[in-house]
Amino acid sequence: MIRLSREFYERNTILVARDLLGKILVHRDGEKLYRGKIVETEAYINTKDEGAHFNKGLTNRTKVINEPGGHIYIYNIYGMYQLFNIVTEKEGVHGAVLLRALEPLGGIQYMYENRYKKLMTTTNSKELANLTNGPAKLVRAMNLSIENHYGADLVTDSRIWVEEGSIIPKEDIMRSKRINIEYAVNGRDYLLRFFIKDNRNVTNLSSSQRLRLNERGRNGF
DNA sequence: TCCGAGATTGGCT
DNA sequence: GCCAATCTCGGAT
Repeated sequence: MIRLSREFYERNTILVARDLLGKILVHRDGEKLYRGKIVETEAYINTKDEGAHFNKGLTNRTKVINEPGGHIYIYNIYGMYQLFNIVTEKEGVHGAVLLRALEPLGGIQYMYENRYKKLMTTTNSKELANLTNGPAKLVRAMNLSIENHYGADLVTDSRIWVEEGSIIPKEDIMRSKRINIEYAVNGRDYLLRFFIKDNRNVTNLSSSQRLRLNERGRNGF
């Protein structure tokens, strides 16, 4: 296994978001080892991107964005969920990549228990298909949290890192607008969501969300 | 099976 | 008051 280096994360945020596709997020949680292939990401880029939390400068909550690429930015949303981001760019340059979906590779039994609070049965295909196909779902499945992982460094931390994975052919890398940021007038049409074509673990979008992706110009489909 | 509406929930965009 | 989300349930297909 090859852990991704500082140099990987310290690049342009959009390139990091694209290149994270196919890489493996690993969380060693005591005896439990979780592994998931990254299949969907979104880039959040700079002061002109109103979709980015840090577009008006940093707060106590977002201060880790100032750190060198490779640190973990994880935050609350809707009161009840947490979303996992990786800081990008060199120290002092603000950028982050949101992980939106994973393909479960290891520790699947534990992922199931974390998601559904019961022992895994292999008979419920719907539950198995929904383990990590959403940004808050993957945080729950891999037992990640603000409390334990905010500010951790994927380059040096003994519990969590990202490994080299499969190379995704260029023609299988899809690009679209980001999801659910209609409020961001300046930024909502940026094509900063990346995902692996035909991967079953990519987020299920509602028809209204799909419609939104098709508004105001091309969308990568 | 699929789709849409409604409820959920609390920190700080 | 708003939100980078999810689950459930009822009605349509």
